Amino acid sequence: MKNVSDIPSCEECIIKFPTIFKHLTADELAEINYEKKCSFQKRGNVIFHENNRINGFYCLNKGIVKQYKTGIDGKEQIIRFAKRGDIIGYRSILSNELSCTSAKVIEDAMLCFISASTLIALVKNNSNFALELMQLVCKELGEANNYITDIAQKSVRERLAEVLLLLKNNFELDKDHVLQISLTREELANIVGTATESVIRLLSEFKSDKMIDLDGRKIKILDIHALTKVANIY
Amino acid sequence: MKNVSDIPSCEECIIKFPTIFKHLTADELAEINYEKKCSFQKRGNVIFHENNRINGFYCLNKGIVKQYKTGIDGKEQIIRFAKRGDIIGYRSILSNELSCTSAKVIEDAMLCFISASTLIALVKNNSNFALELMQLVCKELGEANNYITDIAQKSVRERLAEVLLLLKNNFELDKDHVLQISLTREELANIVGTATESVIRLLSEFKSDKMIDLDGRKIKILDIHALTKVANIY
DNA sequence: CGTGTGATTGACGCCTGTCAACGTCTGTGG
DNA sequence: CCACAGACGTTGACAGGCGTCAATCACACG
Repeated sequence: MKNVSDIPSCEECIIKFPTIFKHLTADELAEINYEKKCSFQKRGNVIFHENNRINGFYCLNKGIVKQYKTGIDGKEQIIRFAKRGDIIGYRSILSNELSCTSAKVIEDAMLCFISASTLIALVKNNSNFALELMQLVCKELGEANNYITDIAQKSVRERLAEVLLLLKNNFELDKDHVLQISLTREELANIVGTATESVIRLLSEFKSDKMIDLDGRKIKILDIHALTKVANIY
Repeated sequence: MKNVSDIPSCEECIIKFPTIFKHLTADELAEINYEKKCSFQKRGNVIFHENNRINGFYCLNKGIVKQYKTGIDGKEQIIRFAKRGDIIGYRSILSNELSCTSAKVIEDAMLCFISASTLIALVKNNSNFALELMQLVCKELGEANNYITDIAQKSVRERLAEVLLLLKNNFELDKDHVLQISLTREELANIVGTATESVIRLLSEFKSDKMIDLDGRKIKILDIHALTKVANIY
């Protein structure tokens, strides 16, 4: 019978991954470790829905989660991916708003839930943590600003190339240069902000141009330099 | 001879406008009031350039400032406007990065400069201020996420209508329903993320449809309901 | 009066979204 | 074991939104 050993320990987590919790005192960390509620969730499961109040946030011990907004005609716009060590859902707690995104498991995940009151208490009592968290939000804001500029000014072709490179930096390649995140064509389209068919056509163009190789959802990155050029990154 | 009376007092400012400083202690406020360096800057003046390190941030006592990124071929993408009571340039300080935007005066402004070290000290020492600031950044992030979804999914026509409504909410109308911010057609295009010519054509369409009226840069909002419909806001 | 910046209009064509049809694969139930 | 449904991927046809280019106008300013 599996039990306690399944629940990840915060102490181990902050050693293995860089997390926001690295500046906590031993006591604070122990408190979180005691209070948190962990659960294993399978691909496809929705962790929270947008326009809801969430009374805590999640820390990802394993797996991948996509955060997205639902726009016109229910078309989803993917805003961000979270992987192990990342936290999700904290924005709406801190801004005291409803969540502006939904979160869905893309790759089976172990999620640890920490209550809003704990988060607020940490921010109030540990100024190093507050600064660290502030830094995180500000970085995300900077990235969002970049993305606004890209979507507003670049062509779909440029954006798709750029997204492939961003995914590469975020999720690495395996020894065969295969991107370590599995997305449907539709999900790719929902990051880039285009139609599924456009993604399909452009991906096969990239393939003919020997920049990538395709095998179902596996995307092999062959020529980073060429992709960078297509993406129009200086 | 004008002198001290020209320098705005922080105490007055927080009474007149809602600012981030409202949770400071009397001592902290006095400290800022003493330390700050204020300057009057005319339309067109660039306050800071992107990709630079800024060693402080600005609080706007009067006027309007646009924050923008420079994208492909130097085309600017306007990210945000700041008006009296707003602060600009704090993101890069908190995230310890280079500034990701430039800031330019659009309407003659009185700007107060506060050093980065003061900001960091306040965050460390005053947890209410830290929370307030966190809330501000998180709201901005939420708005950025919304805008990403809009640009990715809506047509230029929808976005222009939406931008007009956003500007209305931000800068109000005078008694004749004229928008209280003066922008060139190009600037409007750089918010929406489109070509100047497209903005011109769509604006005159909106005018024919009796939703707005135009007189040079003055935009009169005639039919908010119709604009909302065009903007596809639910 | 010349110069420059911004606004406007027209012509043109490509990028990209939409629609439709079809192929592929997986899992399920009879 | 096979039929079938459903999700996902692919391809083609087509049209129209919107960007680009160029010419002209309006207005302010030195």
